[in-house]
Amino acid sequence: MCSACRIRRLGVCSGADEKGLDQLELRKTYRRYAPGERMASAGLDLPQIGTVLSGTATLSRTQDRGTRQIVGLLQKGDILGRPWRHTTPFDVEALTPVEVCAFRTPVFEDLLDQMPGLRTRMIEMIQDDLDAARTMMTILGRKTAREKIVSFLVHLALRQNSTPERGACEVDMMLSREQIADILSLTFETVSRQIMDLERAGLIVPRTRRIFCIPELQALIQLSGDDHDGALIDC
Amino acid sequence: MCSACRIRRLGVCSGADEKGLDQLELRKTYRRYAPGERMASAGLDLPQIGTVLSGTATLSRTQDRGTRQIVGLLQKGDILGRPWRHTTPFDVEALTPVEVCAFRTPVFEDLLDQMPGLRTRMIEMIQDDLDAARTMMTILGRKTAREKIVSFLVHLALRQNSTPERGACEVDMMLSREQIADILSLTFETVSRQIMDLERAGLIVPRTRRIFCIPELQALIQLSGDDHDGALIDC
DNA sequence: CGAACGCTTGACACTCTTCAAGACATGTGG
DNA sequence: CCACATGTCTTGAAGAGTGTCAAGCGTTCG
Repeated sequence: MCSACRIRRLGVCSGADEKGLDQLELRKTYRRYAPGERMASAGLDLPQIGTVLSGTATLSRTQDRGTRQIVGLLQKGDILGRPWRHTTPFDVEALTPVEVCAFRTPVFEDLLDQMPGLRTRMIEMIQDDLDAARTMMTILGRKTAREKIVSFLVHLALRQNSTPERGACEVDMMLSREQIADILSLTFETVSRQIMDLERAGLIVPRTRRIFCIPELQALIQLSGDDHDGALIDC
Repeated sequence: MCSACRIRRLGVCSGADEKGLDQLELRKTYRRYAPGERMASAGLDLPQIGTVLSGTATLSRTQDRGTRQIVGLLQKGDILGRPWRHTTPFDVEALTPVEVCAFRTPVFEDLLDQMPGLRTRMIEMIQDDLDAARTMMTILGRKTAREKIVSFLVHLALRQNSTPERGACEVDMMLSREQIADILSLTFETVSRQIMDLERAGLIVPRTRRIFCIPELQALIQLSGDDHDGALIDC
């Protein structure tokens, strides 16, 4: 039941009223993807539009030379697919098991036409993605490796700890060194070195390879290179 | 008269029907900005939404340290401002004299609510901006200075010469070395050096400081670093 | 004519990548 | 349980590509 959906207040569908939800109810299909599974390929047809219910997927493009750039992470509530555009310009790949609530593209376009609230919400979400992408542009082009790693850690910390008190907190990077490198446009060696440096400086304390304690979040923020407004890729 | 507007088929308003145009007609205001004029400031209120009629403006953010990243160019047909978001996260600055057809934000939101076609077009345009921004992410992070400059030239060449024959053509970079540097995340010295190198290699032939002949566009495309799909920032 | 601006060029420093090797953890088959 | 393979991560040394700083040239404009 849509009205009891765990992302009811998060996804596009939060723009739908009760009557609209009934419409969605009738047309939706659930899909599951296994870790590593290709959910869509750059340049190819993508005949569905969906909302991520759980799990994480990457949006990326790989160059001829083999370097990869991750341009977005799809998480709970994020949209996969594009209305009125029948191909997708990026590869989409499941990182963890992913559940998607999907509609065939023409069906979803009809729903958008009929439901003003849905369309409004859609505009808001894409706009936020756009802002996040542009913010990433400023990070990729103008920050040092150190600042990139710190910005990434701060972003995750603020996201994962809803209390923005800037004191001690814990952060789970979730991703491998290589995946972080593909997001921040670095090599995995550089990522590893920067993380080690932060450890040796006592700014982060390892719990596991990917989970860290941050004794003083404020100290990290000051190393991040600018006024941290929190909008990194993911939305 | 909207129906005779020079960007009738280009901007958001191309999503409006004849009756809708009458609505727009009643509410629109024209604004002009001089070169160098600040049209909006990051973090501040932006109580209007408009379409650029002529001229060019930059969308950028400047870091504490003084480095600037241009995240988009606003040209004829592009949208300035954001529905349902009352501040803007980037600075907007007129590069040339700019004319804008503007609406107060709440007014434009009402129009979006009433006109499905307008809303559909809005989604398409923001979506295209998002794709362009993400493509720029792959360029900023993963290309060399040479590839960045070449990609930029190729992009402009394809845009300015509607004939995509890949033979000889001419291209006007319009921007100063410094502005190009701010788009591609380089220094203006590096931009200058790369352009000189391309000249010395005979890949481009200067007509003025900012206008070049390209004897063999195909040759440039092969230096650009990947399959060139043309989507750079600007839309 | 001088000032201001945009552009070119050189020398040098430095960050990050590249290439290479090894440590650590986990899982598999004998 | 061990031997081994595999994937992830750390570390080192060397080198390439850009940034930085500095100087000078050409053009435009007052």
